[in-house]
Amino acid sequence: MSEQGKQPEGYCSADKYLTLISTKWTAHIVWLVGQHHEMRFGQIKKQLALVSSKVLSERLKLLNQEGFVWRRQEETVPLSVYYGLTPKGEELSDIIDTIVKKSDDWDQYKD
Amino acid sequence: MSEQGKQPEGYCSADKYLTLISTKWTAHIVWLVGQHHEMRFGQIKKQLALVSSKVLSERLKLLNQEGFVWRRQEETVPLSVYYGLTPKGEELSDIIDTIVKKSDDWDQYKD
DNA sequence: CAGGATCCACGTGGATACTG
DNA sequence: CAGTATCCACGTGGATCCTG
Repeated sequence: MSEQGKQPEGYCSADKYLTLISTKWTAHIVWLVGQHHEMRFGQIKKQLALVSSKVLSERLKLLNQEGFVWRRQEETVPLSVYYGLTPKGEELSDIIDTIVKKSDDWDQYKD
Repeated sequence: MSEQGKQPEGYCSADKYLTLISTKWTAHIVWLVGQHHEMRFGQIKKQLALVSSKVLSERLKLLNQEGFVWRRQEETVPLSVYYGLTPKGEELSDIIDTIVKKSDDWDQYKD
């Protein structure tokens, strides 16, 4: 931050989060999960049809590591896994929701 | 949107914008330009050292097409090109700035 | 059902050179 | 200076198969 940015990039913790939401699908996931109280893996996958299991699980793991998403596993047979947002995740989801809510306005803009 | 989301993805205009900020570097660029009144190409590139000219010009073109960024070219020798945010761009930049401002708090979270 | 493992195709983006 | 064009390496992600 400072002045003109001495360090080229990765200069502040903000960069970490900007990069996080710039990672394909993370914004979608955080927003989607935020619209529900909790969601199962398959449920998320169904809504984001274009995401493969591999990528979805990678993203959920990343978001979990970064503290935006919690994970609860129930030892049923077959297995049930639930995901939801931590307080931190809800804050991010709310921010993303601002974009979602603005989108209709933005589409009206002539420029 | 609706209920459980009939359309898998691309279901609403919001998706376009979520995808936009999920595109590598766009969030950084919009935020950075928003911190200044206007910036020259080389100036932006200097701050985002890891971005190549190719990608930077692609992203600026994209953001311009989507109406978030304006472009002004002055016919000096050598050429001078300035970029800045449209009202729409400023709104987006402000949203992204919320993330930047939250980042320090988020780093404190223990989870 | 939830997701790890593998293999590989494809597209994104980097390096370089060049132009108005 | 502000890009564009080309060529190509590399990594991301898709498809498939498999397991707790």
